[in-house]
Amino acid sequence: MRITNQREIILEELRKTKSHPTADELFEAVRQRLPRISLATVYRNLEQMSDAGIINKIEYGGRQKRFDGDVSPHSHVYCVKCGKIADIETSHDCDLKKIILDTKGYKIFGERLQFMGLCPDCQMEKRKIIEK
Amino acid sequence: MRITNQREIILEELRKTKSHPTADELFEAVRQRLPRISLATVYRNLEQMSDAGIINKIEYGGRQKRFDGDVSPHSHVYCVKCGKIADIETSHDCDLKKIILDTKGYKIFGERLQFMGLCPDCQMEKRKIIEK
DNA sequence: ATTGGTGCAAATGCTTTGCATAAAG
DNA sequence: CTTTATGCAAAGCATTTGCACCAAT
Repeated sequence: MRITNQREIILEELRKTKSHPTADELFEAVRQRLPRISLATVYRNLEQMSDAGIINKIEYGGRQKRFDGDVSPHSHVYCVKCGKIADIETSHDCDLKKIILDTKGYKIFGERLQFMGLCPDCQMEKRKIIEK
Repeated sequence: MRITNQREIILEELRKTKSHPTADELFEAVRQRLPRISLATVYRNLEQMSDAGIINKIEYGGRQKRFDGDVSPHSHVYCVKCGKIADIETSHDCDLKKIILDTKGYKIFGERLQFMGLCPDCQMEKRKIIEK
């Protein structure tokens, strides 16, 4: 992954904000500094950087994905009406009840625990590929 | 919300499976019983029923949304490769560490806690509407 | 020099919508 | 009867991709 001007500025702008912007919001911010950048470049870079674990892709309710420059372990509160997202500090061994008390003024309807991983079938497939 | 044949069969088919199907997967299943149903009807009904809290909309990594006929409080493991989703029993006061040990054979990379609610701005807006 | 990245425009693909018709209450 | 739902086709919209050109290593 080469260090291009576009990539650096996209990352800078993403790290600068706590608003969990969408690709096009970030595009607008980056465009102030790189007027000739294209939206496709923003998408491509966000995809690559999230695959590389440099940034986080957040997929909640809305149609658009959101991005987060903060990759430290933390969780989010999502507004079901406007789609806004705020941070919540969490860790493996914290108590869910306590978290619910501290939700940045959000009125909470429900919570969901999401685990990301590989299902048994896909683990097997991976093994096959490695063994070849 | 009227009780139509389409709506009933969509709900039946969704409740019949634990596979967390996408709209088009459900469309295929429903089509076996109602050959003239349209995909738009499936989308419209899934949207309405999830708004009404009768079913759950699941929005993880893939491009397609998935649906769950089980609205009891539980969480999911999501396969980052094939998009398959499995259930995990969770409740407000359970220990995250314990859950991680029981993830249906999935190899877990990370977990995320998602809270759904209304942000302070949207709570205020709602109040305004009510007061009018 | 080579490989990966960019900009542009066009294509994709899931989802939503407009509209005339049909069914529910 | 009135209103809501349906089917179909068309539109929407976020995201992705093909391609020629450019820049990083």
